Amino acid sequence: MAVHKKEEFTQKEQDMAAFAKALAHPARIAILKVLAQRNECICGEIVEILPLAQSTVSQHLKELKNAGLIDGTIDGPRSCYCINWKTFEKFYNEFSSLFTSLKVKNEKACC
Amino acid sequence: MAVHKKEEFTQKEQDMAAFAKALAHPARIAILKVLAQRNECICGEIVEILPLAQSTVSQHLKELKNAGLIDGTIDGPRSCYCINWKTFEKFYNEFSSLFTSLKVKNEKACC
DNA sequence: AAGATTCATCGTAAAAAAACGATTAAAGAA
DNA sequence: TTCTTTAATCGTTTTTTTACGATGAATCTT
Repeated sequence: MAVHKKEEFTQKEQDMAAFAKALAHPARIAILKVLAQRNECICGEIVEILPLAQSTVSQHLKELKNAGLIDGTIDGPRSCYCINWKTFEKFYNEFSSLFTSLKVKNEKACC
Repeated sequence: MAVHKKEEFTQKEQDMAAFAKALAHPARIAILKVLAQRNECICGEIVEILPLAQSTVSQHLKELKNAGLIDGTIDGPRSCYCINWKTFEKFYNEFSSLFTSLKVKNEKACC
C-alpha cells in the first residue's frame, strides 16, 4: 500500500503544498536568504556558507529550481543561481490569499 | 550518512521550515480549509471529506497539532479540532516578513 | 596538452513521511 | 451491562527525503 493520493486534491491545494514543501527545509530557507542578500547570483559560495556537503547543496538547489523558486544559469565552470521573483511572488500571493480567506470566515475562537 | 543536520541552522530557519513542512501536504491544506469553513470544530467529518482513511487523517491532524497550527479537544467519543489562529498568524507574519526582507534587498533581476 | 576547479549526477544508506488495516480505549446508546 | 460509535494508536509497507562520497563533464589555468 502506501500509495500517494496527492492527485485527489484540488490543483490549488497541490500547488500550495508543493510550494510549502520547497520551503520545508532550513537549508532551502537559508539558500534563499543567501541568494537575496547578494544581489548577484551565487553558486559554490552557498556550499561554503551551509553546513552541508557540495552534493547535498546541489540537491537542494535542484529542488528549489524544480519548484520554480530559483533560476540557474551556467557561467563557465560555475553555476549562477538567483531567486525567480515572478514565481516566488505568485506563490506568496496565493498563500496570502489562502490565509486571508481562511481567516475571514473564522474570526472567533472555537473549541 | 543520512544524519539530519537541521540543528545546524538558525532557530528561525528551523521554525519557518517546520511551519512550511506542516503545510507541505495537500491533505493538511484541505484540513485547514475545512476547519476554517465550518466555524465550529470538526472531527470525523474531515474523514468524510478527504479521500483518505481514518487513520491517515488522524495522522495528519496530529502533525498539524504538533506544529501548533490546530488545537484539539475531546468531546465525548469524538474529537473537535480548530485552527490555532495565534500560532498560525505568528508563522504567517514571520513568513511575510521573511518574504519582504528577501525582496527588499533584491529588486532587480540577476542571472 | 595537462592539471585544476566547479558543480551536477550517480549510487547508496539511513531516516522520515504517507498510507492503510487492525486494534484499542473511551464514551454513548440499548 | 452489553453493543456501537468515534477516533487515537500500533504495526507494517512503500515511497520520499536527506545526506554523503565518488564519479564525470565542462571549463578554466598553466
